[in-house]
Amino acid sequence: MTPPDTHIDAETALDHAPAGHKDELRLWLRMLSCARLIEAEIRRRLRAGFDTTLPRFDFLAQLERAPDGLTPGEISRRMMVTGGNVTGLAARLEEEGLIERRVVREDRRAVTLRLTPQGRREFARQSAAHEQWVAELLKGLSTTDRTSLLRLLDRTRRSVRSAISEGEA
Amino acid sequence: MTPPDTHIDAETALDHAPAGHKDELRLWLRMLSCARLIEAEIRRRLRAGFDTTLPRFDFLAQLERAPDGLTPGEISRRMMVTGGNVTGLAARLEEEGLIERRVVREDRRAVTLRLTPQGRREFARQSAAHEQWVAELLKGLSTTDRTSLLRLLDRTRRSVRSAISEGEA
DNA sequence: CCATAATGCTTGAAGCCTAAAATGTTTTCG
DNA sequence: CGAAAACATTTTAGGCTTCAAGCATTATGG
Repeated sequence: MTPPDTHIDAETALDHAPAGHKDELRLWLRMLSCARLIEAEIRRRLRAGFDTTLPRFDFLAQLERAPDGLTPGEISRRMMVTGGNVTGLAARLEEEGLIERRVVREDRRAVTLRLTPQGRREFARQSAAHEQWVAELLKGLSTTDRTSLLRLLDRTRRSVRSAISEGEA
Repeated sequence: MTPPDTHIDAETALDHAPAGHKDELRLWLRMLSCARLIEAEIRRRLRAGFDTTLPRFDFLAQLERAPDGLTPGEISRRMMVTGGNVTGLAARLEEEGLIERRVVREDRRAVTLRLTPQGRREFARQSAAHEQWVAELLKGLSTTDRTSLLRLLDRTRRSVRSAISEGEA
């Protein structure tokens, strides 16, 4: 089956709160549907245009920014995914010749992963297209809108982080 | 391995644009990191508190809103996932006794899925907690912030939708 | 009528993701 | 020194997700 094309609005679809803190829920559901919409479109285009996936793309992006390579653990932290996940992704990307692994002299537990020249070329193509796509999808927002949104999302993130760390304490 | 707790900011981590439409990219990366942060926390709590997952929760939420039940195809459209996905989720939820399937008299291809009494009880518990969690995570935002954010996200969604439908045309 | 298309759902293969256990290595400290 | 703790990575088992192919049923049009 292909992804459904008769979209019922995801916010409406997911809405299921009877009463109470309804405003916050509404906000969260809207943010979620918005992010999922963009993310799904980018995944679609990555697949159609480059036969790749978002996790692979993000993985390469990490390595692009680190010319000396990164350890799996470091990538795991930066991508906010588990270590086992990185192992699998790295295996496939290595298989495809986009990254290479190198043993670390001073710590035999660790390895570093880095882009191959082919991986670097490939990522450059993907990255350029990706940037275009995002610009295209968000072109309906004014400069003011973008600035406000950026600031509000920052506040949101801070709110969430502080709520999480309070809970842990 | 447990999820990484030393978070490097996801926006910083994913940022990889050299130049050009950098503003839009920055905005998208921030929205993504924000949504993922919240979503990850909710998944964590659903697992810890109810030993369930977000897809399961969303699935039950759909059925809660439809007392007469829904067909897999309808759920697939509402959840914006593929049909095969629904089949698997439904199988597990039925196995757990939270939903039941019923053949449709007038169309023998179709089935309807509906909550069992147990499923309804269970979802009620989960839903109440979920609403609390979201309120807690977003409590750092003022009423004004929430209103603005809601409006800006709506504009964003419209921008994305129109960009997507233009591309299809 | 009946062949064909469309529809509703399931299956299978492959990738993504997590939690937990296992393996090998380095560090700590008594 | 040597045992125990900490660390880096991989493995394993299981759930989530997609795409593509397949099966059964219903609708359509010559």
